[in-house]
Amino acid sequence: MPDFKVASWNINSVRLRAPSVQKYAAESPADVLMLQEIKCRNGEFPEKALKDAGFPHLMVRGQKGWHGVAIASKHPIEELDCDPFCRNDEARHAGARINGIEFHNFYVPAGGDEPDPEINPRFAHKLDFLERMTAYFAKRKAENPDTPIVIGGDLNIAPHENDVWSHKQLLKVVSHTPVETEGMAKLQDSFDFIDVARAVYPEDEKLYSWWSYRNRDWKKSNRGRRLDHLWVTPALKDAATAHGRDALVIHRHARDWEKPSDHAPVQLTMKL
DNA sequence: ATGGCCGCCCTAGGCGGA
Repeated sequence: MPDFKVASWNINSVRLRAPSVQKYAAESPADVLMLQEIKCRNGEFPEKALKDAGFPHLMVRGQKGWHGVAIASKHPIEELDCDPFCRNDEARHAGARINGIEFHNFYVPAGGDEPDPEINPRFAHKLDFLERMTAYFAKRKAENPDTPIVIGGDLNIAPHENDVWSHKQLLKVVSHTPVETEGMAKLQDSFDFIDVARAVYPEDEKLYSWWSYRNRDWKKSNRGRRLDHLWVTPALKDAATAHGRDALVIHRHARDWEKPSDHAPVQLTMKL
């Protein structure tokens, strides 16, 4: 029963933080690493750094300056050709089949400041993106509910009360508004996804994966949100929860590295 | 609740992040 590890990290510029990716890969090696906000074109991706870090197989979906996702793998990748989910043609999804499991890496739009789709097109785009994800996975479930799938990435929504530092104060803040958390619940229902973090940690335990750059001391103020997620379909539920609390680790110490990303990596260990 | 800081880009102030 070998372990299979998948990590997700919003790296906030992979060129700037290629050394951090290497450091992370060395100390917490994963079979599959899903990166978001690589912020570069395909040809600018630091392939050598990733290959040297133990990931010979790369799937890069980049664009100039913004967004962009990548999947780095120790095992061969079969790239999936599926719906880009994004009506604005932005690079926000990469899907691949690795070792018989599908991996879907998402960078869901942040949504801007104003949580009203009528006046804020960014927020409308976020909700639209979420609906497209939901429709896609509902269709996939109808085709075969036993498909082993891992989806995750920076979903830019903190769904539960204890996924934010203050539920009350964030109810009108984009990332934790009811229309977003309800939309996320529908996405979860679309394939009966298991939110592994909440499956292995009690619901009253605070869990964050992102802390703003704007706090002088992120650890002291600890005003975080859980925006980064790893979910599995029911076919992988037992494998994904077999290690209990150790199955899902938020590597928050990486938030303290020199020139850090504002997101910590999250890592799932499955007992296949 | 606000503002704080980042990284990007036709390199410098504006944009987007969340």
